Amino acid sequence: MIDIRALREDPDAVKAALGRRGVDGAEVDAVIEADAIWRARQRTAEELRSEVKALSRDVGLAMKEGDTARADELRERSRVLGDEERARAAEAEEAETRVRTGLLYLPNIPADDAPDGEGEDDNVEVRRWWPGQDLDRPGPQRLEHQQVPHWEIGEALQILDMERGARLSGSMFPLYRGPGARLLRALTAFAIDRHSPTYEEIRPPTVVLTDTMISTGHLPKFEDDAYHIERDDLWLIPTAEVPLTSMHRGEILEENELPMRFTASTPCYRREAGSAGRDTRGLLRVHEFDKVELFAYTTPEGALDAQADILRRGETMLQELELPYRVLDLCTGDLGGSSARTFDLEAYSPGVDRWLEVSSVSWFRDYQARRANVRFRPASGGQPQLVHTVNGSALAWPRIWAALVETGRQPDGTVVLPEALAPYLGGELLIKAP
RNA sequence: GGAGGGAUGGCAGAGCGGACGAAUGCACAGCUCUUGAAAAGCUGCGAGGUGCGAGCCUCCGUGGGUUCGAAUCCCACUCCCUCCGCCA
Repeated sequence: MIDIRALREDPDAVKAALGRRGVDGAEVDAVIEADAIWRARQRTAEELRSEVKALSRDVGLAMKEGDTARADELRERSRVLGDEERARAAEAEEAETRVRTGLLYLPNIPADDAPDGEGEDDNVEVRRWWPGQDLDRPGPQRLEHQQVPHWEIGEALQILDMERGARLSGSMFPLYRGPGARLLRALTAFAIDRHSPTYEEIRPPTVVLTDTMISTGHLPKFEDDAYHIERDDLWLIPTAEVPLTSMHRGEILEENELPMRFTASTPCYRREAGSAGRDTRGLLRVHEFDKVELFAYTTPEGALDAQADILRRGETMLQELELPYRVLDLCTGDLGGSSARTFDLEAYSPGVDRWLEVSSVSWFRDYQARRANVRFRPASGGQPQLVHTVNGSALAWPRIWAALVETGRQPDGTVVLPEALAPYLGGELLIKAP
């Protein structure tokens, strides 16, 4: 969440900044008003509390001196004040809850450099790459034999079985088989090899507590997007960002430990409630998928470098996989709620003839750290301050799988995978029908 | 699932109804001494809220309760340890 102090000191600046992403000023005003009420009520309650404590001390003294009559009198006064104090405290708590809830629902303040815009059409393309770019190739190619969507290739080669996936779990739960399944495993091994040990490899739990989901901003606002296990009140993670951000929840780190970087391969679960009916064929949008994530806790000064490093790593992998891609600087209207600045990586896939989002590299400033209460003690001494969090996918496999299969399709219908994966596939880069 | 033990500051650990936000040690920071370092000595040292400020308030796993007053007593829950049962 954003800093309540910023809201108190310069509400207009906060409103203007949030207005860039379409937040109604009235929503901000409601929080400011509740905050003023809360503070006033809290003062009242605390003054009463202070009197109760003073009286209680005097009761103790009177007892020690054997002055029972005085003790009884003080006791009675304290009791009356105590009742009053409890009532006032309850009022203060009511206002506090309103402030807290309001803050949890407000999105992050966008970075100054984030481009203005209302939606995905306003995102700014900052870079485009394709194999052979240096050799004067004009752009990504789309050859005749590559114009087949991956679900048809997957069926023909028996490496993707959407029908049987649906039999088990419903639509949008893919089932990979044979070389298709092996390809996923190879991609994960390939990615972890590229980033570990610079990024420490983590295998976190993928079923988490409500607090863990709140820390990243996935709750309470986006409850409908997540799978919830009611019996145990646990949530299936939508991304490894969720457990990684909470790994050091409530801790004070040392500045010399930063940046603290992690990579994790996990399944990710998304209900995709807001996009029912879109991209229902193939792997473009699925409820369960595997993804390798890169994550960092940093100092405020180190955050942009950390973000640049994750973006560079994502790009390098796409180049190694020989997939054309572009980098988008997300506009304020398309930014995720917790993010201050996000760069998306989109790989081009010739079968469906689309740019597919395969990574989203975000800088959250201290928005998530405040929710998760992760701080660091500056090396120069002084009060602990909030860390910054940065993360990005490296990468999301279903869409990479789709792009690799569509890109690698040969005129004879077989698929040839990029050389970089050879060590992870036992040298077997050709996929053909069994 | 059953029985027992535990949870206190960065760490270890005392306190078990009355001035306790909490002894002590370690760690850490500053100073003294020293050519420098070590050792020794002195001083400081949890987090947060609120107030212009002196200050006041909150936090001893979490949530309730008892009491004039709770780290301390009671109840529930969570987590950790030991043992039994079950299980990949």
